[in-house]
Amino acid sequence: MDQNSLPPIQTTARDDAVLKALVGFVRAEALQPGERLPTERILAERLKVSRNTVREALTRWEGLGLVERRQGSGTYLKAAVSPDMLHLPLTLAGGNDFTSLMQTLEIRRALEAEAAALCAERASVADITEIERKLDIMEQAFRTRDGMSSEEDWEFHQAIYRVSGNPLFEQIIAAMHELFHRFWEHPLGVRDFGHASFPYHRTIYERIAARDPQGARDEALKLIATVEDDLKRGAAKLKFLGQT
Amino acid sequence: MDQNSLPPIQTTARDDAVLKALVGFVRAEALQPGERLPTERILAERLKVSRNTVREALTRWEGLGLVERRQGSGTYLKAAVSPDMLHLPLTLAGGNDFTSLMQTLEIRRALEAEAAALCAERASVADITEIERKLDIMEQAFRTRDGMSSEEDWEFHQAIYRVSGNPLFEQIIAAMHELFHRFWEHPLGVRDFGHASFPYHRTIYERIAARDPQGARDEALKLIATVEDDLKRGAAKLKFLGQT
DNA sequence: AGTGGTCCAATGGTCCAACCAATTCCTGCA
DNA sequence: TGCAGGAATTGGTTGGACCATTGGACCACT
Repeated sequence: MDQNSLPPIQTTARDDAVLKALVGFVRAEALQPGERLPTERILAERLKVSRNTVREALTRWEGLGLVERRQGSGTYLKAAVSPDMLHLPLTLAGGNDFTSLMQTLEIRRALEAEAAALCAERASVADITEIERKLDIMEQAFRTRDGMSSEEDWEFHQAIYRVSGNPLFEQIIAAMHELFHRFWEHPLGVRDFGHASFPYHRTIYERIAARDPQGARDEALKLIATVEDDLKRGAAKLKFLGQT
Repeated sequence: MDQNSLPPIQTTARDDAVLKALVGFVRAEALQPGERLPTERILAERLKVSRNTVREALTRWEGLGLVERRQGSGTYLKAAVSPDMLHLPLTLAGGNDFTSLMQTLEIRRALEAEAAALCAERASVADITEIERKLDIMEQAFRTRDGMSSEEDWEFHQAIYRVSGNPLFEQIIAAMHELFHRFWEHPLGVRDFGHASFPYHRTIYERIAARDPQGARDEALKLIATVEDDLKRGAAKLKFLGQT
């Protein structure tokens, strides 16, 4: 007898049900990020559940960054929601800053190379001109502000992820990017961080424009390698100064 | 005047305080993953807070995958905790159609290849014997149950991710894996799904044992390619039957 | 008109005391 | 000895209460 054909009935799934109802509500009302959703008391009354149950559900959403709660004001939507969302709680444990950053770079190396290759395969002519435009903006910013072009740099990469045709690349790498910057903001660190990666942006673009997936992949790998080198230099410097 | 020099003050942080206390408790008691931590009622009494507050804190941990709650049994630790943990809740807007599955495979292809290469670089002798053990278990299960070895197959791959030394590989690929299976479990689909990937498990192992990163990467790519082929065959079949 | 002060209703945060539901364990019967 | 059945335990839910913060309305004074 196949036990799997008898899934356990769902007697208790209150807070999950609340979340599903909330997804429905957000979609029905076409709520945009930033808008306020009903108060906990109203939700509890409408859904015929206790306010505590509503709060547990909202706590889960808050933990996922989907929602923000402000006491005295209300609960606000922070991101778009859809019925079939995949929640991926990444926990980077155990380590000092350096190993954590290297781990994010290992992920980014794999994805960046793949995205560049896919981009070279699939880019239309319009896509290529768009990427070139971002590249020009970045290069100009780099020259005028002497290396401080992180914003324009990031936009160039994002354009590549978008052209790759797979939104997962942008979402995952964006998470890595944020995690990386959360550490790198503080003043300590090598001064000309990122300088070495500069020339590879153009070579990546050239390989994409030439519809050369393998070449684009190789150039992307070189770019990440320069970032890893910078990171190692920064770590060595910190170690030398006796810091953690 | 610099407005940024006046960050908002922090007045209340009850549940955050509870979580910090819990981190301290877990470390003080040296709790290992799988062990049970105190009941909500005891925690509430010891920490001099309401049980609701304890529940909100535990709900957050549960959302992060750090803890698992079993009604009637207790709350169990699921992963190691440390004071300096970085949580990055990533929510992917994934659909359940063919293109979404292909997109998860593109991510998995990139990460699987990188993980296999890193594994080949860093595996110790003990690591290699452990991977070989998982491989033997999987191959035996495959033969005796005629292809139904998804559980053992997955454990083989997980062993590789672990040896790669970067926990992010396992976390991200596990999410892709879950998303994939959430769709593939139901009966429709090609019957011998996964058969074609079977021989490449051993070739991957052989390249890892030979400390050949590039070879391991190539074999991993071949394995994913067979899965992509299976998926395309399944999609064509569904299309032929007039389904979505 | 603008500035600051006071008040008040709305809202999230916390607390309490129950009861429900699933699990675990142990007792007593066969 | 084995096992059926009933506590005891534990997370899940409820309803009600109060606190802390917010933001707007209103007002007095400049």
